[in-house]
Amino acid sequence: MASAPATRRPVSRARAVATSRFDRRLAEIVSHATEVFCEKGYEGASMRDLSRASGMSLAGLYYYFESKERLLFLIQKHTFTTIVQRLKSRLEGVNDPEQQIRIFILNHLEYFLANPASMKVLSHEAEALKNGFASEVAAIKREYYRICVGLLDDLKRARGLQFSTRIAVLSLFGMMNWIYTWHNSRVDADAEQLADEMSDIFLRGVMTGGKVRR
Amino acid sequence: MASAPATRRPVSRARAVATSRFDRRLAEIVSHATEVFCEKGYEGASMRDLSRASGMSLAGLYYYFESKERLLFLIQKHTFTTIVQRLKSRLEGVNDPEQQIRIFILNHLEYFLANPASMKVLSHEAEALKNGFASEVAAIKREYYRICVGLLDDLKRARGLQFSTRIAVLSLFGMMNWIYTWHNSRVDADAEQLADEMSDIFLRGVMTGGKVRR
Amino acid sequence: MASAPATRRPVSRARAVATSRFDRRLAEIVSHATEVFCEKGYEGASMRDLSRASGMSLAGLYYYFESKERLLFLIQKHTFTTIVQRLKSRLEGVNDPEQQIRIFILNHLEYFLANPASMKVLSHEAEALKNGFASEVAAIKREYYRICVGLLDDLKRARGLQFSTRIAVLSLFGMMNWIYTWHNSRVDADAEQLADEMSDIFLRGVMTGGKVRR
Amino acid sequence: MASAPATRRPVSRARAVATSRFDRRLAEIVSHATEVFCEKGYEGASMRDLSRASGMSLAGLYYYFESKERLLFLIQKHTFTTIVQRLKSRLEGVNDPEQQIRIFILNHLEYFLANPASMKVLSHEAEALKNGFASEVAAIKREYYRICVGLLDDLKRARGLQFSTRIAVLSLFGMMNWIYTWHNSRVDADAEQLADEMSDIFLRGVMTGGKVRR
DNA sequence: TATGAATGAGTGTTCATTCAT
DNA sequence: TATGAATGAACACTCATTCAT
Repeated sequence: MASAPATRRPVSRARAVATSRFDRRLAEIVSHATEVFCEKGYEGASMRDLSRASGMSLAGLYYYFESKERLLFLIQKHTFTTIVQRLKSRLEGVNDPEQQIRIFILNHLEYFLANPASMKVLSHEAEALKNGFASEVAAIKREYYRICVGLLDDLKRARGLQFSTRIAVLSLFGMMNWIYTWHNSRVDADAEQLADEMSDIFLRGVMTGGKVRR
Repeated sequence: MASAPATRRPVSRARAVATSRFDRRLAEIVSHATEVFCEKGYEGASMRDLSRASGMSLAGLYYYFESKERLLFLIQKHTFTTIVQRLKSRLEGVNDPEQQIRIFILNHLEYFLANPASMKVLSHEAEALKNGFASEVAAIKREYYRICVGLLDDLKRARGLQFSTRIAVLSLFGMMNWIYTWHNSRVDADAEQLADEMSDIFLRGVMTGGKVRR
Repeated sequence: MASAPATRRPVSRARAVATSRFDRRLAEIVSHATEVFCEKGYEGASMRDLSRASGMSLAGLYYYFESKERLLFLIQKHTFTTIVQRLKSRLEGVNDPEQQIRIFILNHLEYFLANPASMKVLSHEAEALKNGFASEVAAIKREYYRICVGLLDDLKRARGLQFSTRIAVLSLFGMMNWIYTWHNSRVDADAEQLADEMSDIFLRGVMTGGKVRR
Repeated sequence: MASAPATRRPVSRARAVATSRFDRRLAEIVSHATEVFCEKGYEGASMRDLSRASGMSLAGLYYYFESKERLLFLIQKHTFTTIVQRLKSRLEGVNDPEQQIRIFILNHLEYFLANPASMKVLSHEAEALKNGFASEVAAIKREYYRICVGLLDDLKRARGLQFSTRIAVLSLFGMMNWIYTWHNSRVDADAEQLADEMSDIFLRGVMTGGKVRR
């Protein structure tokens, strides 16, 4: 897979977790940009909007990233990477497939509701990236998708179920990702409850009937 | 609700069903525009793209609609209206709530797979319209949503079920509308089978467990 | 040879010499641009300078040509083509090599002094064009160069002379093209006299001594 | 004549010929800049290009010179001064005008071929400097020109020739300076031979015929 | 001695739209 | 019914330069 163009600065030579001033400033900008992209869309947001939102001059922004597209890339990559990381650590030590899928859904929705702007930008601007940027994000996405497929296949095997994994997984992603179009924090339930309800619908839907004939 | 700005040629001098030359030409343009908006997104598509795609001069397009935004509006309104119309006629004479919901899903997916570009533009560009245009489309959307809510409430009542209608409906819409991000006609099943599988997942998910305690 | 991108409009279907309104307007712009490029250099001239000089809005210019580079290309191509055309017609019917070279020099200098801005842009911005544009101009330049080489080789043969044609030709071009750096119409002689003096220096220089040993 | 703005560090605390660390570092930068200006042109080269080429930070460059324009000035002044110095020392003790002119040409071409980038920047960017910078370089150029005029006038007097000194001198400069547009070290002769050939053409051209009538 | 961080002004180009014809 | 010609505003991005450190 083609890797994205390197950032203009070498990797921070500091120990472990330490973040440089540069990295912190970049993170601030990325955060503002996420809000702007969320509100106006990637195409609809102008660099001037980002400049205004972050309180930095138009030209100043380019010290931190070399193109608007790379900024979107940074948002998407960071978001996806974080979700996958958290999922992996949460999945550790859990063996029951049903429980694992519940964790998958909870992890997704918790992150979603805690970072709605990031998740909208991830979901809604999936096609905006091109070439190297696109493929790098696509690789993480594929990994995430594969994990979900794995969990469902485990469930099928363990319970002797019969259904199309592909359609089940993509339906689940649809249920979850569509949230950005309707979730209203003043009206709707929190992540935990939402995850419960969606897990119930999905798991019952998938586990009821459709047994393999022996 | 604020109504959208009137078209420049509201006087339809033709009787009843007959479509004028104007209407037919406009329909062609709308059709080309749908493809372009689907491929490049509403913001990403330029009037020059539309001119090229439809083979009409840039200025010529403005004889048929007075702004790019109105063009998007026409696409969305027509798409939504058609889906609702077909749904209503299909629902006539059917009384079983489960059957009705299966019809709802089939109707949605059939239209989706038969008009993928229209449906992507409807799903993906939901926020692009503003003010009058937005509210007119929102009204149809709300009607469509209400129908689905009604069907689910009927189901709940008929079967003594207990779940959040709002979340169930929005999950269902998520499953269905997300299709535009993944459906591949060379790989995936046709509308009927897809509708069956999604209906199974959704209805089993919603109908299993969760009975009202009496 | 790669041909330059086509202009945005089809070739005028009018008879022979007739120029369309579009072509005339484009010619005006090209003329203004030549002056601006001459004064500020290609890189140093901005599209805004061209807009000001031609009295047309910045965006309006782009209706006539699709890039600043293409504008330079148009100038260079037209200038070179015209010189070569005139040269060919003047050379017809002349057989004496010395006379032919005198005509070559006169033709060059007459055009030069009559169109000093064009010629400076041709001479000074020879490296500014890239890829297809560059190669198309280079082709005409090569033809022009070849003609001169041919005349000098004829002279050598006819008079039994011995010298490096390449260096002679390029020295001659140097003498002639350098004019843009110094010619002052209020001080310096006109094209005819200048051509005489340069022809004398060059031809005597090349024809004196250096006979082939027989 | 207005003198160019003083450098930021006019105090040379070193004795006589010794070059300070500052001067050596500056010379390196000037050398890299010459290559960059040669390749991209003065307007076309950015400070970032210079930073990259010299391996010094953008801001660091400004410690050595206060503007891009002054850098070009330094290049041109140094180049011109060196040529004139060498010429003067070579001309010492030579009395024959023809021989002197041959030395003039040889000196010019030797420096040209040994420092092609410098000479291209000198020849091609003659108009890029403004005001004080421009006039200081112009002064050296005028001196150089006057020397050549002097030599030719001597020749005319000594041999009783009749021709326009101005045109002869400027033609000679043209022949010589144009070299940067065509010289290819893998194909073309070295400086000595080139100087011989150009000297032959020029001197024969100027010395043949055109005697003063007595 | 040198740089990281920042900026205002400017770059070439494209935008949706208009209007006389 | 349709277009050629034109525009003001905006676009993403780069420029030479500065200044605290």
